[in-house]
Amino acid sequence: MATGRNHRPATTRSRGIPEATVARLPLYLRALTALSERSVPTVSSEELAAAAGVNSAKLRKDFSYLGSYGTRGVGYDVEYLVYQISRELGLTQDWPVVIVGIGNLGAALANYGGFASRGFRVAALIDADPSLTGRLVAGIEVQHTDGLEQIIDESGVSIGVIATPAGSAQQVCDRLVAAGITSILNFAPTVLSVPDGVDVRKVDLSIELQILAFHEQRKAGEEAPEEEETAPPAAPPAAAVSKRPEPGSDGDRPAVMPA
Amino acid sequence: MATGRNHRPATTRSRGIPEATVARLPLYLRALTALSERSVPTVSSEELAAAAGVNSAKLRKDFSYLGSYGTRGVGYDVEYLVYQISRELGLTQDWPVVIVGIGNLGAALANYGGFASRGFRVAALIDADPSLTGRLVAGIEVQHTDGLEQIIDESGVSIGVIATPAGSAQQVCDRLVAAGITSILNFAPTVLSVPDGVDVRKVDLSIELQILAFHEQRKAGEEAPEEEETAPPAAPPAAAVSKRPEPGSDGDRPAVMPA
DNA sequence: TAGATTGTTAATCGATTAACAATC
DNA sequence: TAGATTGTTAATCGATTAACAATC
Repeated sequence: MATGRNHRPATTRSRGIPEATVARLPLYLRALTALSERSVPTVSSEELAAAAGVNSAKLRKDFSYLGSYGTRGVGYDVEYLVYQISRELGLTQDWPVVIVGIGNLGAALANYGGFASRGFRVAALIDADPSLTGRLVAGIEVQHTDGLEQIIDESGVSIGVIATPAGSAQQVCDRLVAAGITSILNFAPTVLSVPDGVDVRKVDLSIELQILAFHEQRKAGEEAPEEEETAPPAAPPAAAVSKRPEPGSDGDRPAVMPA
Repeated sequence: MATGRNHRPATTRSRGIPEATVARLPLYLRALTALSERSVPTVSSEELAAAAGVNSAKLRKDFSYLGSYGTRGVGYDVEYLVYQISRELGLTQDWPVVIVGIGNLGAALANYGGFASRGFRVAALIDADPSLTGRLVAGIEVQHTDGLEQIIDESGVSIGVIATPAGSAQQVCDRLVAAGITSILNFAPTVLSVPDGVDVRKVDLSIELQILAFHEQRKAGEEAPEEEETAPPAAPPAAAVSKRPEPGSDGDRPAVMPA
């Protein structure tokens, strides 16, 4: 079906919200919450877009997927929009979350205030290290991995956070999924494979830094006439040598990584 | 200068690599490093794509922006490609990093192994809390914010990590930028404003969870015929009431957030 | 040579944005 | 009514992907 509803365009209403839009809704919500706390009654797309750091046309387009929640000539009612976005994101209900891997990072996550603030609640902490079992982190008792399935079952969580080392992440993931978890936030630097129907989002510090390094390098090389590498690389491997189609390109194309 | 090189298609070489491609290079690099550790000599786009969790056509297209580093009928030389991607990302050099805000998260980041592993080095830890000054975290002495400018100057860092509370993030950011930092990784849940030429990437746990919640909610409502909210919302604000153009749509459009 | 696999083309899809009619 | 601002259109841009000629 193409449309299906006659009022609000239904296709774009109860489904079909673009991922890019979904990813921005939390940003809008945060800006709106700040306005709400300052008791600002209404806000224009221009103002809100500035606060969220996006283009105002983009914001209006994003909101158009949710419905017509603004008033022409006036703007958006802050409280009303906070509720609508919260509802769209599923934040009007409580989301119990389990954190697996209570190392430095896991503990930091458990203590993170923003966790609890918006409908998320740390329901359980799990770690494979027996010496951690029973210890309190953020006021919650750490439980041993052995009981993972039962813990998930009893606490009714559907969102799992993986903060284990990379080596155990897939195994933990498999167990979480088998136990009924359908959304995973992965902090371990691994690609997780999951069955259809399970959502995985990843947060990867190392990747973010590498992306920054890429741009940083570009900045540094922008003015400098030449951006030659300092350490001269070793000899290229056979396969690499064999494909040098164009002449005069040897100077700046080192071959193999020093280490 | 715009291009400046004459061999490899210069436009796509020293600039013009799409952001989406740049963001995937670290992923490829990680998969390649794993292969390298297993002493695998060559890999096909199909195999590597599977390991990185992407489409093989996409991978080949990505690599085509870097140059012709493969061999038709054979595949890619693992070591050679590791080096080329490392070089492209700027990882053949060392990137000193300063972390500001040594709370739970900052400490976790300082201790994070993946940090050091790929060319990044924690050069300094900074916190505003005087009681932390001089304390060792991950073997590095925490220094007080007062000396921020001098610390940056002396350590020559160009990448800053902000792990402070949201309230101080912009101020810290401003000081980092003024001190010469041009790349920032922001863990504080705020939109940072920076001058042109400064790159900001953000990692936001709360946003990731909200995106998961959105999809989780959709899954839950998929089978159920109606996905009505449990708590009936209070009366809508005036502005909201005024815009209900279409009839028969009241049922599924509650009005105002309870809290 | 025959088989394999890259690098590239071109079609498709999704996201962004300016512009403006609708309308408060 | 006049001014302001939304919601939507349409143009543009960038990213993805299948397909295949080039070529090892």
